[in-house]
Amino acid sequence: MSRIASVLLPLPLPEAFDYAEPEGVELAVGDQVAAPLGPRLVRGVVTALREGAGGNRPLKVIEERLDCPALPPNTLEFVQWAARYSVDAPGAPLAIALRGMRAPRPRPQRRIELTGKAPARLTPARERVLAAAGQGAETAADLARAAGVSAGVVKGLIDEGALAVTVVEPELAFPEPDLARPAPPLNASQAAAADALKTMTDEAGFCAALLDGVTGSGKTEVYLELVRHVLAKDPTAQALILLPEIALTQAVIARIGERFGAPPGEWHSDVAPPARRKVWEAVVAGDCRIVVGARSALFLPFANLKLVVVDEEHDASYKQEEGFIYQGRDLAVLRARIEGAAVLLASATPSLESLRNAETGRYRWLRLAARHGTAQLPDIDLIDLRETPPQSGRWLAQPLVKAVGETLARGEQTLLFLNRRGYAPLVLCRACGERLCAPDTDSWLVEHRYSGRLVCHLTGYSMPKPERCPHCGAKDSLASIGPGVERVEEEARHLFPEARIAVFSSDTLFDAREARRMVEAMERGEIDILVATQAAAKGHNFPNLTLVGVVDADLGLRGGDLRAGERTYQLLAQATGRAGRRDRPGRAMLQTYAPEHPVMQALKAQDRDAFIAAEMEGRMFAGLPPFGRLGAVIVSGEDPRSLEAFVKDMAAAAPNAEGVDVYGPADAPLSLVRGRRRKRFLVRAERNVDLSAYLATWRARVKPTGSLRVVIDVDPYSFL
DNA sequence: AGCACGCCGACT
DNA sequence: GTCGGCGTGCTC
Repeated sequence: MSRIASVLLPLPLPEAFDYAEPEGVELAVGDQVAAPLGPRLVRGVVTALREGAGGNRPLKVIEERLDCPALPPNTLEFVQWAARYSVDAPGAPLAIALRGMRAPRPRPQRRIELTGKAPARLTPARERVLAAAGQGAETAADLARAAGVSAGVVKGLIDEGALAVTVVEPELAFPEPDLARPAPPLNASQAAAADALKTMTDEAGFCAALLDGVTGSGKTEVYLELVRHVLAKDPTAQALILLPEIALTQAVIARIGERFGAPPGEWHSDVAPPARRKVWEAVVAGDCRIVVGARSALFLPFANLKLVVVDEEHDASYKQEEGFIYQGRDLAVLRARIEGAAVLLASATPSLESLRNAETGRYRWLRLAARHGTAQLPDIDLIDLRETPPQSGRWLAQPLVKAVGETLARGEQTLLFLNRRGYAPLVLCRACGERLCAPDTDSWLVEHRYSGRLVCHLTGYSMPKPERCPHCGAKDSLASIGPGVERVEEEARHLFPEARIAVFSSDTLFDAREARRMVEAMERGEIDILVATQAAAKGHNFPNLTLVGVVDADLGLRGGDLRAGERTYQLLAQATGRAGRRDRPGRAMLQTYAPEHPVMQALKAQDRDAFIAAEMEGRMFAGLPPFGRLGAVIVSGEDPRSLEAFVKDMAAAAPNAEGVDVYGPADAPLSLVRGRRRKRFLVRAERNVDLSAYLATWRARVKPTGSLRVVIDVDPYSFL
């Protein structure tokens, strides 16, 4: 009697494949195996085992069980649920879960130490090597480089016995966090929240809470205290702290490590493959009890996950938009449910989804009071650009220019905020009216003067700025339309030639180190005016910053995105929150063409609740999230005719279901990208409808042929 | 995702 | 006349 193993492969296949269990091997669910697939061998995970007599077709036999840890059952279950939720192949999330396994284990390193024995002849080169080796063990190559000699000199000293090679096995476990380490005392509001959370996690398995507190109220200390509590209660418990990718700086990770006297496991795009493997293996073995990571850390194979923290839970970067499309915040709740763990969502400006869950009692709602004496909220003025427009070709209106001048005169700092990279978002030919776009794409090319190039922010295409219009050939006819940060910087330099001005944007800063240097320069007061995109909107504390000018407060409100108001509110609340911390009063000025808009009025009145109430009412009226569900179906193809025909078939194949409306097909807002035309359907469903099941049924009814592709985005955030 | 099979342009 | 471009379709 032989057994059949279902093996899930990390490939976009619709289901697990069946294989025969090899002779003399007893497989178990979760085992990693090498399975033959066509002409090659692929890593896969056993999802089920059953007795079977071969069946109708002869099954291929699993090649071998791989010598690496099995995927824990909860992780496997999570992978399968995540695929179901996102209406994608289960192999897609499995590929993410196995990403830590691709690199080899960190290799044993040969380290070099002084033996104390003097070499027979001491040349200058040898002296330098011995001096450098005095710092302690290092690799041979490092030592030679540090001493400025060739590897041969080091080798000679080893041969003579002056240096010795030792092989150091890489440490695979993470040091145990010190849970008794003294922590900064919590204030009354923090302590009350922490106590409520501790009680909640003590009582229930799965439970969810929203920690809602303004910037500076000390959310981090509260959740770190909860981490401590959960880990102390169960000696094998693990905690996962999720952060938006841009917040995952060494400073934040170091702070968490500091709190527990040991560095946490780190999981984000900058972690090199061998280090990833180390984290992966430690997590699955239970040897790493605290992981700090970006959204993909949700797919790590935790042995005993007991707490998930989603910090800055409103942040749009939790939504993965490419490949396996998912909302990290929602999957964090799903993962916690499967693990019987607690999940804590934290934010100063929570998403409407989480606020709704808090209001209805699905999530425990904890609000933190502002700390005394720290954050003093700035006065917020709206500058009506209809009344005081900037001069033509300028972007700073007179009231803002005046305020910047006054701030400079007082020796204080200004942040000019514009969430737009580059110099100008559009280049237009005055002769023929052509708007310059990337080839086969209908999104505008953005002019960057730093690099002297025109760049497509959607596809990454770039070209030098041409002298002639590529369409009509006219010379010197190209006009730069609209402002980006580089152009605002140019204007600021023109207006305040004596001021020290810098630009903070992802194009002008090459890496995290450079960004950090600029933040430090700002902290030390070496910059008078910082022109910044949202890269600078969060996290930093500039004590001498007293004026925040928002160049285009309406930017996020254009474009008909359902979350535009919410996102604008969150971004502007964060940006204006930069001003006037510590003891100095701050001031924020928002340039707007729509001062009467509820977002602007709520910001001016600093009335979050009023804004939320207005936004909630609008969403409820329209049946949009969080009161209804949305799904997007994007169909793309190279040939417009076959795309048209397929989309028509799809429309006809849409299942009829109670409480579901299907809109479309319509041209996607960017209907041409890299030569592919795109059409989209939008599905709106009542909250009680299983939207994923609906979309899965629909997808199964049609099969795209040729170059046609169907992408399903449950709970879309981008409406491009 | 890879890898093979298959049908149309520039080469020894 | 072939070599090879990548477009299309499978893989238990």
